[in-house]
Amino acid sequence: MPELPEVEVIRRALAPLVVGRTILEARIVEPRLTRRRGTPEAVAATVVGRRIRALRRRGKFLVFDLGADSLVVHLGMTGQLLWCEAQHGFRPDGHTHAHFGLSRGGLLAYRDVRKFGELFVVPARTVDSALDVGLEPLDPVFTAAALGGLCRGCRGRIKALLLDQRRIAGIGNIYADEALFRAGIRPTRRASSLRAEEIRALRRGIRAVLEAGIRHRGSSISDFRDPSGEPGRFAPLHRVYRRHGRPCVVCKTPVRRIVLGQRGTHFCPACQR
DNA sequence: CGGACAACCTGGTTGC
DNA sequence: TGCAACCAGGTTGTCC
Repeated sequence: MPELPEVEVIRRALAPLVVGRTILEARIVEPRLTRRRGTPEAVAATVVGRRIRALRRRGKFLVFDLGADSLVVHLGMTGQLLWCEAQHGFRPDGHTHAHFGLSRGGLLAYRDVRKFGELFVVPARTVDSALDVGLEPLDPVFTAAALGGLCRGCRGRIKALLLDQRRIAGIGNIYADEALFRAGIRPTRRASSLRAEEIRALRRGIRAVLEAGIRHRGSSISDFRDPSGEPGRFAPLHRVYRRHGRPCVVCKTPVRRIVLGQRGTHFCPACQR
C-alpha cells in the first residue's frame, strides 16, 4: 500500500495537525509493532511528554521529530495513521494497534490489518543510519548522473534496483512498474545495460509518476486512506499496474504480467524495450 | 553479489 | 453456497 506518494500524502495532511502538540498518552497494544527494536512500554515511556517539533519523511518512513529522539513509523502493507480531532470521536476496531493522545484534544491512531508495519524510537542524530535508505527520488540530489551511477554498479534487473530501498528510497511495486512504463523500459532489463538516454527518461518517469501520485492523493487499491479516512484517486490513472490483459493506453497491445523477484510485474511488451 | 524462497499476517477474489 | 487456492502496496533472513 504505502509507497513514497502515499506516505507523503499522510505527512502533508498530518504535519499541520500534530506539529507543536505534546504527546500526553501513548498506548501500544500490539507488541509486534515494536519487534524491530524496543518494547511497547519503552517506546511509550520515551514519547510521552514530548512535543512534536516536525514531521518528516524518509523513503517510506515517517519520522516524528521529538527533540533528542525521533519516533519512526513504517506502514508496511496495510498500515494507516488516522486522525481524530476530538478524542471522544475515537472508535478503535480490532485492527487499531496503537494510539497517541495529543494536547488540545487530538488523537492519532495506528491501524494495520496485516501487522507488517512497525514503530520505534531512535536518538535523533542516529535516524539516518538507523533507516539506512538511499537517495530521495524527489530531491535535487537525484540526478541522471546519480541514477546512472547506481545503474552502472548493479548487475541485477532494473526493477530490482528501483525497489532496493538502500539505493533509492520510497519506490514500491506500483510506482516501479509505472515509472518503467513511462520511461519505455522493460522491467527485466539489466540495470547496467541502460543507455544514457534511457537513464534520463527513467529519472523523468520516476519523478513524474511519484509527483502525480502525490497530486492525486495516493493509490488506493484497497487499504490506503489518508489521515481523515479518504482514499486516494491515483489508482484509476495507473497505466500498467494490474492492467494485464487490457489494452496499453498508448498502443493498445495487451499489457503483460510476469513475476519478477516474487513480485507481480506489469508492462507493455510493445512500448517497453 | 544476485536470485529464489519462505516467513511474517489478514482479507478479498477467483474458480471449481 | 462452500471451500480451497491464490493474490496483495513490504521487508527480512536463509540458502545456493
